[in-house]
Amino acid sequence: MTGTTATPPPPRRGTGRRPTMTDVAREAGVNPSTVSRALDDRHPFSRSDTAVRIKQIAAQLGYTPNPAAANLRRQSTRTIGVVMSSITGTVMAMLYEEIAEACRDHGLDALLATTHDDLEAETAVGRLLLSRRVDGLILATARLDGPGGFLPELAADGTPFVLALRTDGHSPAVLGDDRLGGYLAARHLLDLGHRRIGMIAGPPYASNALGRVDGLRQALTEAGVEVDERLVRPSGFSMESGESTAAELLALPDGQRPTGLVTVNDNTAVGALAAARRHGLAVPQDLSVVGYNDTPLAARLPIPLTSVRVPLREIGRGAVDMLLRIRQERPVRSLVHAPTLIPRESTAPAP
Amino acid sequence: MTGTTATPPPPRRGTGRRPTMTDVAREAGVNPSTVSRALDDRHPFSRSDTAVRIKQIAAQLGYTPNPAAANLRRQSTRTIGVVMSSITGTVMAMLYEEIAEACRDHGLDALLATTHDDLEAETAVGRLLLSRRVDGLILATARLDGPGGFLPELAADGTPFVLALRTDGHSPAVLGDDRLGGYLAARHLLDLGHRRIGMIAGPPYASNALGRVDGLRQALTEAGVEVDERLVRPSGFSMESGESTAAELLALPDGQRPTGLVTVNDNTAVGALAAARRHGLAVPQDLSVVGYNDTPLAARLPIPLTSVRVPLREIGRGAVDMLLRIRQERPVRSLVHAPTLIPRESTAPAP
DNA sequence: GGAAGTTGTGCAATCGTTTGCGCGTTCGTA
DNA sequence: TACGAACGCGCAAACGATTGCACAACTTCC
Repeated sequence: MTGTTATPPPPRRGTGRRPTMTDVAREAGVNPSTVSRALDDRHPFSRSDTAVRIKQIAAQLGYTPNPAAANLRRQSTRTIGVVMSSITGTVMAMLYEEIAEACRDHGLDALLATTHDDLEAETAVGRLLLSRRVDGLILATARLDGPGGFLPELAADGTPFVLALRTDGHSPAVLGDDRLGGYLAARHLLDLGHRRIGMIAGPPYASNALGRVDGLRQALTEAGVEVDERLVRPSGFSMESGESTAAELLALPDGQRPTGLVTVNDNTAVGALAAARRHGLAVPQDLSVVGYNDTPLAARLPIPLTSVRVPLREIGRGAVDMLLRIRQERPVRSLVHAPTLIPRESTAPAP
Repeated sequence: MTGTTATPPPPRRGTGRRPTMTDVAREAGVNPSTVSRALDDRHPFSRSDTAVRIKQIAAQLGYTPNPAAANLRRQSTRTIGVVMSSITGTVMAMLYEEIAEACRDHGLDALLATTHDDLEAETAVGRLLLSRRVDGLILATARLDGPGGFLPELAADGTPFVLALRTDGHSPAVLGDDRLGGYLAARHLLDLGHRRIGMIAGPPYASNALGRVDGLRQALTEAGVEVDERLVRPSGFSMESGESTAAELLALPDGQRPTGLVTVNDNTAVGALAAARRHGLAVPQDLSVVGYNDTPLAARLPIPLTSVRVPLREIGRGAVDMLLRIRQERPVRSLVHAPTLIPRESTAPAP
């Protein structure tokens, strides 16, 4: 949660009912409606003399508006729902924090729901959020496969929503430039002289994974290196998946084994590091690895990881802004934010 | 967010106003109050024939209760506030997910607020949560220092709350048995023949850090090893802090340098691993390291990390249960859950 | 000096539930 | 058979804010 700062008011302690707007009104000798207007900063009247007097009385009474009453009357909760597969991954956690902070700046609350990568749960938690009457949704769980799913339902009843980090190919979205990121990663390895470059490519339903692969392809092609399809392996997003996928790549016979590895995220990179060690390969001497997301962990690994940094802050804030525009029925266009490559010690010239 | 599953209802798409209870009542030819009772599962009437008919009509209308109206009338939001320093750390993220899931099982929502370790922010976000009229608070940010802070304020106006993971020494809390955890970690190293055992001890205001240190002390003392106070160094919880603190310890002259290191969490353990590498020390040959929390990362590090697993699930659920009991004014006692040590490759017999 | 705004405030309806009270039925039991 | 308990359901009053309408008092401008 976030929402507009309610910092000052707590002299009210102990006993008794919470003061209501009517209490403040009585104390100030005005009508409750006047109090309401005095407390509403969008209202010009809220700058008048009476208004500041009312605010002062409200403060010393420890008055705090009852959101339920306001929501009911106003027919809006000033809350947006956030759907993520899990908050346990650092990237999602960071994105969530950015979203939450952006919300607070706009006087909104953020309500989080997780799907644990379950497609059905996606619809379920989405509806759950809607049943809480959120004013809009930010989804970081979009998939490219199938037209089904929850988004059409959303679109159908006109609920404002925006996708973050991943797109379905249609809906308004705020994304990282994954193609560019993949390009930068591959380019970095090419510049270091690598020619057999493998990729732990992530799942095919995730647009961000696909974009990164595309970028890699483009970089290789541009450099006149033919893409060896056996070296581009689908995977999940987890460390386990990274480890097993990397293990497959590293098990290739000597001349075919990649000397450089681009991974779909830092998690799988960590898995790859473990696989390399298991195979008796030294990083970066025998194998270069570049991660993605530049998680705080990347810089602190025993072998600090070269990684592509994604501007999560911009993406989070962008998503909230876009949602607000949509709610006001202003036109929007999907946004793409450029990542940067952070070179560290996990990459070195090709052996 | 979580809360009771609203899975079934979505035939309502497109145009028009959302149906209200009154709509359902009209359709069913009954009074709205009857609908309310029919839909309330705690009410015995909700099992009657009319009730199931009403539910059916509600479902086919796509009716969904308006929480604002219900909250207003009921004077409770069925929402609990969760205060954490940040959701970016894996431990907090996992704890949050457990709390959220436990909430859902009880038909509650969880509203998250983060303090970023800022003492003032703690009060601010706490009040913010209260201004949202949450029914209670779970705080994972408790400190031992000073009687000030937010908790007395909470206690004073009778808001139900429980601490998780850390205690202030007084309030109802659900904790891990940190003393035992520290004991197990130290004991493990002692069993491997280590005698010069250092600790990256975490901050002095955090009860969990302190408990772990105590446990270490107890294990050493029991084993007849005198505690070398220079080897027990306060630190933060971050990788950076772990790295710099470990660096200090490893810079000690040869005979004084610890051969085993207990860390306050996996983060600082990762930092220590980096420091070891920088010092040219091999883990576990020259230095054994045991982490704490058994983050998913621990098992997947290039050198899999021996770590103390904390039952976060039990702690999360326990905290929610306890909060519920408090809200019902039933007596509660603080709870402590035992951790277990997971040995991996970062620990080996003393050199 | 009067018409046309502007500003400040009150009145009352409204948002959609929940729930105490009460009345008419039905049922079990003496 | 009759009497009290239990049940099913309607009525209407909350819960605490927001907001359209109205109107008085004051400006402003010609």
